[in-house]
Amino acid sequence: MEHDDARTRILDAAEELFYAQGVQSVGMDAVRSASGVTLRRLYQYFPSKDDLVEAYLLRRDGRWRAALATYVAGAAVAPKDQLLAVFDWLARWFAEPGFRGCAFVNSFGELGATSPAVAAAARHHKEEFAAYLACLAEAAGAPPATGVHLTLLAEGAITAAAIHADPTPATDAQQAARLLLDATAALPAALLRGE
Amino acid sequence: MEHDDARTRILDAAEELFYAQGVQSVGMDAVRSASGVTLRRLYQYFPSKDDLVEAYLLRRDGRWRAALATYVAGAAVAPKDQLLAVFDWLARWFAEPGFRGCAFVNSFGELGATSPAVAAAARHHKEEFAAYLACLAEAAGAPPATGVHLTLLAEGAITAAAIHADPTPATDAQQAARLLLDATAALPAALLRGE
DNA sequence: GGCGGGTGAGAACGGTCGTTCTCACTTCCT
DNA sequence: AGGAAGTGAGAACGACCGTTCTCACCCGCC
Repeated sequence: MEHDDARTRILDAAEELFYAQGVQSVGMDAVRSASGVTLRRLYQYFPSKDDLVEAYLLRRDGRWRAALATYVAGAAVAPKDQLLAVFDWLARWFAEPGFRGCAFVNSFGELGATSPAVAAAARHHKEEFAAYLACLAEAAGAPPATGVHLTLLAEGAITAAAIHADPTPATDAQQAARLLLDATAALPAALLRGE
Repeated sequence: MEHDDARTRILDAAEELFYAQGVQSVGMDAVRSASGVTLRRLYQYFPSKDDLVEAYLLRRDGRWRAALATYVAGAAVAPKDQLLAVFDWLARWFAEPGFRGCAFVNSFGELGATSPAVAAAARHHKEEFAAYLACLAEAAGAPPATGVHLTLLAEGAITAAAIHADPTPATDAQQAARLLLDATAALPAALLRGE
């Protein structure tokens, strides 16, 4: 399968470059030389840069969410602990060398106004992430709003960690998540619906 | 003072274009024609595009934080209510036409890896915002961690509202903030330090 | 053995962008 | 009145980027 091999090498190079430097700062020629593929082949697999960007985002979305789910599933069995494990995973991610925030938020800021495909990819990624947390929250017996709250905390932690180049927002968010989980567990559900 | 007038017109045009379309998507010529100024004058006030971008971010930072502080100061007197009013202000901001998320997060994603000035501006903006919330939290008698938690909620709400083009994250975040404020008010402070 | 179709390497093209230059014109000082 | 200095409008320049084209080369098939 050298067909898929070249495609993978292209996407690997594109992902590394696009994520590290931003999409618009990376030319197709940089992707070509980083992937060791000829320019003709590059355009054979991805007829335009937009196609490459979209494929980059799509693949990263799947990989990112799979890595999170795998970690969480292996870290805890109680749903509440799984919710907290999400923030452990974030902490590890933030500490990785080259961490530069959420690729989808970055791409959205760069191209969201111009490219509907990028905007849709970002929206889809965030929707899936929110749905995952909502699912964990439901399994934990927490009210649906709690899933939303934890999603916002995680989102904020990602942005804060990126801009400050510091992984501590993950533990801050986890602390807040713990408080929210305890608070909503102790509170009557009606209080969350009304106001 | 037509000196400052031209400068203001340039910055107004730059802010509108940069925020709406992203920095790299907007050429100096677009700023020129939108501001009605000649290209020579443009480069007279801002010797390079980097200078213009930096001035855009600096001015927006001041204006944004001043608008927030003004609203909050006028909306409530009790510090706890002021903390909650922050999210009311966010809701209004999110609902404005043309809202496209945080200019600093967007610029950071686009240029943070390339331009130290942009990265520093984003960091400064977020630090000041966090300091403001920390100040309100302290005035409300909440533990310092609560300021951090609310900052993360606000940050997450901004990103979520931008990507989903929907202002409801502001009320979601406000609901979570209310829970956190109530929870930490009822809890012994030692529990927040320990774990 | 020759030949057509695909491949590699890179030059070439059209467009854009940041920045500077030209040049005619005005204005203001002496 | 005359010239120096600055201005407006836009052309020009050099670099880059996305995309396509050229051309020599190689492979499998009649």
